[in-house]
Amino acid sequence: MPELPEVEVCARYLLPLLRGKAIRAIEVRREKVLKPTPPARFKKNLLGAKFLNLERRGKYFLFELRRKNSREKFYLLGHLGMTGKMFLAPKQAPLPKHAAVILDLGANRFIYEDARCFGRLTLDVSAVERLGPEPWDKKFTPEIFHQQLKKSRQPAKVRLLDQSLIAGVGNIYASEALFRAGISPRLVAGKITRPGTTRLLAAIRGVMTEAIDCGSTIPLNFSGGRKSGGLFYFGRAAEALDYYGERLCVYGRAGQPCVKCGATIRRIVQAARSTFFCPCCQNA
DNA sequence: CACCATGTTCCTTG
DNA sequence: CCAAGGAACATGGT
Repeated sequence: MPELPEVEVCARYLLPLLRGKAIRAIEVRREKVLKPTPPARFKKNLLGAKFLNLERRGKYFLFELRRKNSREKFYLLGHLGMTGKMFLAPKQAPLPKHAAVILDLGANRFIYEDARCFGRLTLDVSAVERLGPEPWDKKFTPEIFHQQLKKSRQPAKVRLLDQSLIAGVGNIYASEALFRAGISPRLVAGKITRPGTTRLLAAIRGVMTEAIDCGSTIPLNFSGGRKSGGLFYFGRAAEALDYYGERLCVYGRAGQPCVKCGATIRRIVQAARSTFFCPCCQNA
C-alpha cells in the first residue's frame, strides 16, 4: 500500500533496525528491480557497506550508506511500486515467494519482495531530482500551488498524481484529499479557485498526516503474516483493512453512502485509473 | 475467463 | 519544445 504515508511508516520502522548494520552478503533474485544499475555494480558497491540513515522523499526511500574504510557516503534508492514490501526478518525465517533482493545483515535479513516488480532498489538516485516539493514544505505555499495548477487543463485528480507538482500523492489520497476539500475530481486544475487551492493543500496535508499517525499505531510484526509471511500492514489481511480501509471516506466506496451527506459515492475512470467522489459534496 | 489493483516511464500525438 | 494521453511493465486476487 505504498503512497507517501505508507512509505513514511515503513521508513520509521526500518531506520532503527538498519542503522549501524553492515551488509555481509547480497542475493539478487530479480535483477530487473536494480535497473538501471548492473547487478555486478550493485553488489560491489553494497557489499560490506553500512547503513547510516534512511530518509523518505515522496514515495521513495533514500538509504544512506558508507563503505568500509571510507568516509564517503552514498545513497541507495528504494521504491515499492504497487506491490513492494521492505522489511527485516530473522535469518531462519522462510523467504517470501517473490523475494527480489535479500541483504544479509547478520542475525537478520533485509528483504525486498515485490510480486509485480514495479518497484526499485537501485544506485540510480536521479528520480528524486524530478520530484516536486514535499506536501509540508513551508516554501510550498497555496500561492505557489495555485500558480502551478493554473497552467494545466488536466482534471484536478489527474494533476495531483504528477509527482513533479507535489511529491507523494497517489491514487487513494488524491481522491481523499479532493473529497475533503470539496472539489470535483473532474474540475479542470486551472479552474480551481484560490480558496479552493488553500483548502486542497490543507486537505492533502491532513489526509497524509492522519494516515501516517494511523499507520504508526499499527503493530508491525512478521509472525502474524500468513501466506506472504510479511508485515500484515502491507498485506491484504483483514486486520490491515480494519485499520486502513475504514479511515477512507471515498476510495473504494462506490455505491455506498457519503459519510457527510448520504449521497451515493461514484466511481469514474480518469487517465485509466479509478477515481471515487461524492457528486453532492464535490460539485465545484 | 474478465476485470481490477497503492506507480512510473516511455512513446506518440496534437 | 511542451502538454496530455495511452500503452507497457508482471502478477495476483476476486
